[in-house]
Amino acid sequence: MRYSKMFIPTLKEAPSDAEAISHKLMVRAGFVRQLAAGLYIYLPLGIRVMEKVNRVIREEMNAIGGQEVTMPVLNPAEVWQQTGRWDVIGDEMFRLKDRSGRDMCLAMTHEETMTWLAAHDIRSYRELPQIWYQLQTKLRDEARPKSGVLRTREFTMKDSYSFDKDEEGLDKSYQLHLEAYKRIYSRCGIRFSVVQSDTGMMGGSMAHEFMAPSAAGEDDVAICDGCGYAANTELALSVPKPSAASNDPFDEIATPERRTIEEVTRFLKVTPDQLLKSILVVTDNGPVLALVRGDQTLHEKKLAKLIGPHRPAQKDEIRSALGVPAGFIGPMGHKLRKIADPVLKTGTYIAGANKEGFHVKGVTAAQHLSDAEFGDIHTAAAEDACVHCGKPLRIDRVIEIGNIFKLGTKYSVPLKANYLDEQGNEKPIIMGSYGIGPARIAAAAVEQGNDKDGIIWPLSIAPFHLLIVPVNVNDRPTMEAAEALYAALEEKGFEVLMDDRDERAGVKFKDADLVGIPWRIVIGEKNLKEGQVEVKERKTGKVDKVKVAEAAEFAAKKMIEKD
RNA sequence: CGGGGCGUGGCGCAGCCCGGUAGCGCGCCUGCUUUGGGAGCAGGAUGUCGGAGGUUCAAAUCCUCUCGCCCCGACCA
Repeated sequence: MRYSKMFIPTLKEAPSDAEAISHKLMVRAGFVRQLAAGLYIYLPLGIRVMEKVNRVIREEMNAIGGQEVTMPVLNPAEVWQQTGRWDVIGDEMFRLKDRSGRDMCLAMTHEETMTWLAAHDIRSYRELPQIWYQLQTKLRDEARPKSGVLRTREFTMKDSYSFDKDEEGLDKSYQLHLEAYKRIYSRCGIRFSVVQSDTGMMGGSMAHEFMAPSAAGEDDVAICDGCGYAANTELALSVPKPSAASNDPFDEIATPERRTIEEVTRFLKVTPDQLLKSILVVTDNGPVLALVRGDQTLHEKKLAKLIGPHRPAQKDEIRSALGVPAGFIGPMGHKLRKIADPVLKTGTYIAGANKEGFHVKGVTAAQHLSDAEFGDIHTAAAEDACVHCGKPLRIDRVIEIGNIFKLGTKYSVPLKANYLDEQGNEKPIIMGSYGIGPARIAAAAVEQGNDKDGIIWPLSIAPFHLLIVPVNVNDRPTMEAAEALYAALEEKGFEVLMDDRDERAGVKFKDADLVGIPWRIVIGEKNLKEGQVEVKERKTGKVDKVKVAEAAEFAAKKMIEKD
């Protein structure tokens, strides 16, 4: 491909509204353009990357017996009503009516339609198992599109669905996907980890997420380097460090105007782990008091699993529920439901006194939390101990690049996706669902592969394998060498871009670094007179001067070696 | 949905507080010079100042409403 024939609008400056590195670079290097919030145009270079990623995904899906199908993006309301999600899902789903007034929606995922298909066309255990997948556009009216291509309202997703006759079959399908996904991310050159995840509203019994470490991520995972335990902090278990010992007898202490953990610790000259933090939340059944240690953070999703949907209480709600202003509330002297983190079972704490301007010390679970329910509600923190091996945990910020769920019969039952078993009994098909966001793979690759000059693509998903830069396109020997190299490398099956623009060398080099093609051959007049060209690796910046005649062979060897 | 910020030429920004001729850098066009890390000089084009209404002799600037975009949080099936 000739650079001059390709639309690659690079920018010297990053758009002012970009925050994430991948967002800035993908815009600057001419891969994408934003049309509106959460809606992106993929430019020629961007498409090449996406297609590379998609090809890897298809190959690995096909390798585990996946069969590609396409599903309508426009869906009738009925299937979604049958599973109940028409009502469960809120504004996140785009809805519309067709000309005759029928309710329709734009599919945000395809459990319903895939299961519909299975319900209609799978009848016997002889037809199982099946793995069907699609690689298509999905639409979600995201509350907050962000970080460039990472969270958009319209995006491509590979989702596959497994259909098995029993749990054992599901285990197998699940495992096949787990392994296929690992291969996909490895082949795409992404650093990632596999973590246990919350099954959330998808239902089901087991779920894992595939996470690529990056500052632009939206999730946190706890990882134990000791035993390999890895989980989303939404459910990660951890053993907090023991708190500082104290044998204070129970007593009231005046803490005028000291409300926050920080104010109280400074005032009393204690550490946060000697405090008991009380957080009032409001549920449909009234207020609930959540208790964690002062150095811990309440995890709302963990709490939600115990008490259902809730939100933090407003200041006036705190006053009406407990009769004191925020900052002095505590676990004692009232009949509110209390959920306490297990770490509080031991130790002696300082807590709010439920009396304005006062705290109490000497609080122990045995004496003061007898009516509390205990449940893990703290957020796993770095340096907490692993529950399995005791080694310290590490917390990584990550981009979710894929997930796998065991769905069970959540969709097959309402949609009547049944089969007849060997005995002629009708049974619901056991399902799994498995998703990958190709754009997130691309963005994660940029997040993980860049320097001050631009993107550094992994060879496997780079828009081109190699860039040829004839420094002076008006010099005949230069161009002859460039054309010969170009032909030779294409002949070997490599994807080559040739910067044939009549631009100054500096401009071409800057663009080359920005766009991030992994290998570059520079043909300059001076070197050429000595019969040499430069082969440069984008990642390391390492330059090899080689003979013109051997350049194609040399570069080819390098690319294969390093892949 | 709650909190915050920003909309001025293609891009990045200044001007707004304190109303009075719309400006800078980059890019773009022409010419000459230059030619291995985003060239120099000279000349040139490009603006309903997001939109609507109001105040005023006069509004990019002040007021009201509205739309869009970004960030933090909530949400993320």
